[in-house]
Amino acid sequence: MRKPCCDKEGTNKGAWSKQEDQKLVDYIKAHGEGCWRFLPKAAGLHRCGKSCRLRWINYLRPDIKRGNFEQDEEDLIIKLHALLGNRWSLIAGRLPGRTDNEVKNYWNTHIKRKLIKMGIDPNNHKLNQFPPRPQPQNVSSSPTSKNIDACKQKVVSSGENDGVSDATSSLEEDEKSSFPNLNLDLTIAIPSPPSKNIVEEMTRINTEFIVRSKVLENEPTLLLFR
DNA sequence: AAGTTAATCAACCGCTTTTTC
DNA sequence: AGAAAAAGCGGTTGATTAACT
Repeated sequence: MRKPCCDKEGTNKGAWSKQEDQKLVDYIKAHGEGCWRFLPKAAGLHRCGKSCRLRWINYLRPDIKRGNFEQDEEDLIIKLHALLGNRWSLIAGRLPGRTDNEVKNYWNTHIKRKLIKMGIDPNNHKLNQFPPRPQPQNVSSSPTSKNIDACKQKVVSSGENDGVSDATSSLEEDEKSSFPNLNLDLTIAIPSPPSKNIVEEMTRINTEFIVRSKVLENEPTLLLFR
């Protein structure tokens, strides 16, 4: 029913050249974002609008923060993922200068593997039934590793690693005592003024958490927040 | 030095949601 | 109210680079 947006003959694909980048930047500087459908033609680019939007958002935007993720960013991603799941744009929205694509890639290539290594299921942040044996040497030198290890110990010792777990239960009452060094504000720096939609979405999610917390009151609590 | 494997990340694809008419 | 268009999102792919044998 609907035509694909990128089926035009002669549309470039693959990596962007410097010239293409420059054209896109120049055009957006002059005319602002939006109307991605018509932007390529107006900017003299042989790309589909979607591709232009992605290139701008993920790479060319001036406020993009490039380079390695800092430890507090990683902590925050783990926490937010536990709360929000794979909602990368929402998670990225709480990390100033980071894009959803970048956060998603970092999760899949670094954090996910790290959690698995620690015997934590990255999907639900629960301790697996048969976690890998701990390494004899001290492999957990980073603050995150320490926090998660401490977390694991707590879960194991309290015998709460079975059954259904959820991000929403017992979050507020436990997180402060469990992670004294963690940024609990769910922000690193003051984010750029949130749009109305983001505020509404976060409000909606918070409400959802509260409701779900009530339902799950008696169930074992999310590993990371115990 | 050459070949192979693993890791990384930019970009694409298809689907969903939102907006417009 | 509903259809079409546009925008947004998340999963996946593939090219490139690094590490290893």
